[in-house]
Amino acid sequence: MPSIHDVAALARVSIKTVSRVVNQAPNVSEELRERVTAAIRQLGYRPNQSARRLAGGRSFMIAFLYNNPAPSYNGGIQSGAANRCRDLGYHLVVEPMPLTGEERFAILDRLVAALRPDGVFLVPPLSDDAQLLQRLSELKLPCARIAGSVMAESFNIPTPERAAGRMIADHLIGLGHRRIGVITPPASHKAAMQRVEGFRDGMAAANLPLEESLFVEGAFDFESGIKAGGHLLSRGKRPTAIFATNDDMALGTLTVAHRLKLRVPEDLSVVGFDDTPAGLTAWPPLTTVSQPLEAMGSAVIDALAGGSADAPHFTFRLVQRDSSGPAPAGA
Amino acid sequence: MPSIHDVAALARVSIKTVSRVVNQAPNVSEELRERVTAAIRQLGYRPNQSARRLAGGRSFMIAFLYNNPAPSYNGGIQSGAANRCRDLGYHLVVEPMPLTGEERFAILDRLVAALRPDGVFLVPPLSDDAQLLQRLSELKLPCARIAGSVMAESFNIPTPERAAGRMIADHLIGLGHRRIGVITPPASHKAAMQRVEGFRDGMAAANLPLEESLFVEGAFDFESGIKAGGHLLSRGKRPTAIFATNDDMALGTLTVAHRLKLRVPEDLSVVGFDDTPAGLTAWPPLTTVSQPLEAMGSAVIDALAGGSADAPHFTFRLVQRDSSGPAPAGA
DNA sequence: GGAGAGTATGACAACGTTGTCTTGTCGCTC
DNA sequence: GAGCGACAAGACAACGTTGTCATACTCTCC
Repeated sequence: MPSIHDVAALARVSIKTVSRVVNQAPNVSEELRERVTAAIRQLGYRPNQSARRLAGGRSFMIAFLYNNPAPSYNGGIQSGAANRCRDLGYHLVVEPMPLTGEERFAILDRLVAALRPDGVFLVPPLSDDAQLLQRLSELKLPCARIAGSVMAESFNIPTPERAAGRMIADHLIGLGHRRIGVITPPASHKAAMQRVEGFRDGMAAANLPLEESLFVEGAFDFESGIKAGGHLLSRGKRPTAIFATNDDMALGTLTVAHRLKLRVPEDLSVVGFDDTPAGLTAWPPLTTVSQPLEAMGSAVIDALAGGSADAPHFTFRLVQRDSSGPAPAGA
Repeated sequence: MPSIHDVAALARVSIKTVSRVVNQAPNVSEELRERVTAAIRQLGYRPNQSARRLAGGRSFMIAFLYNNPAPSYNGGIQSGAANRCRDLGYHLVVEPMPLTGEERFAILDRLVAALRPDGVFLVPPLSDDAQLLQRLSELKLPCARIAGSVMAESFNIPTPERAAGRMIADHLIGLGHRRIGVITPPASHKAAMQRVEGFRDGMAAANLPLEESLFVEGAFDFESGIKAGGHLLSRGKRPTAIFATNDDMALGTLTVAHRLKLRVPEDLSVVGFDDTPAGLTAWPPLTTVSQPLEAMGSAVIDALAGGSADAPHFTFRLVQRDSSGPAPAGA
């Protein structure tokens, strides 16, 4: 592995000049810059990050803190982030985190002490963990997160959850549905709760009544979708459509519908949220909301590394598939 | 952030002694060891990895090279690996990789030059990329992979793919199936191809004929499952069961069955492979094979970091759900 | 009781960068 | 043409560890 000294020797300059060229620092004559660039190319020189970190203070590492439940969601964001890191000369270190417990802090401390990452990236539901955010701010670590709702000093990339909820309401109302069940997120998931708000907006805009008994809380997993869906569908007067605030719960609802021999979408429309692979491969394919995950991951890295302060704007897209259709005539 | 000097000062020893204690090196008296340990605890000292790397030669970083397609598979392995890294004081740096193209090498070179990882971890289908393995060995990087079939110097953790294929054959034969369609992996995916071999073993053991026209190649994705499944089910005499070599293709088959109004499992049994979340939430829930992903990820890290040379043994488990059942009587 | 073989400890120089400071060398102004 | 400011380039000391070597002390054995 060639070092900066080799480059300096080959280009007949000091190591400091090489450093300047590498870091695109000012005050280097055109001539030397070219000589150095040529030497770098010839030797295939790459700066050693460890040395850089040690001397400089920047580590060119960004920590990605996540919690397991939704691999496709995390995976999409992670890929976007990792690719952007590559462009910017950073690297992404992943760290799975429990949602609760003192252990979180120990993990975080160890990570920070060892790596001194330049930034920390939180994905939901971690992005709503007030204690963790608190600790992060104590450690004075730049931190960016997606869809966080908790107030914090850290940079937060907002997502149009509410608008998307509204979009779903409009979609279902447009199909003639009037009585729509909603499976809400667990109360702790603030960002997703906005989806419900948006849905309420849509109902209000269409002057439709909001029956509170049609709102059932779920836990964001398949099982709770079965339970909540079962609850909604066993009512005397059952809804003609159900909006589940994530795909897993929507799939649970679909399963209940199958068990009850309800036809989807003829008897019941089901809409999810997240556009997971499972929604695409379900029967019938699930109508859902798709998020630009890779772009979101990429934007967070920009915020952390590039320091572009203005929050980007994302649009969520309604993906109409076969699980939603016109409301049954009799309803 | 306390440094090794602070600890040394507090414990009234040299920095070298602190270093020895931290690295569990021999030749430290019990008394000093305790004094140092106490000082470390009191100050909350953690060694700085960048400095360690620079001086030592080890980076305490392991690179995780992956390719996107199956987020739940990668996610499971990644979590297992990251958690084990944490135990061992390592960190996992993720790097998404294209499957083909010169770009791969550029990415790899950059990663290696910048980080000098102590090891590289490849998951399938990257673990079958002969060129990449070649480059890795040129760079003299310890490299471990899961389910690789290509010969290479690198350490390979074998998986009981073949036994699992056999398990599926036995399961279906036990249910009375005689004519079983198989959707095979793309030829390049060597490890998964073993599943087909195992399946053949089972058929042979039961003295059942192998109709080659019942073997159709898929591309490991949902679409190709639809295509291959459709092909198998449009035959005059259609199979009573289909074994798809991964879940995505099995779900495609399920979709075709739904479209053709075939009842699953009454008219057709479908079995997948991988135990993805989508298989669990499908209708009917998919019979499939589950792999201990986290344990596999963890084992690879052990091989890379701990240097435990003997390959661990994993067992794949048949997860019987509702998509497979007794063969129809008339068949 | 003196040689030789451990064991415990520390001094000091790497490791490969970047930050700070110094030294030149221009070109401009009055 | 003296004085000043801007720019170009380099010398040198960090940064926080680990490796190597030197030193001092403690056994053991004949």
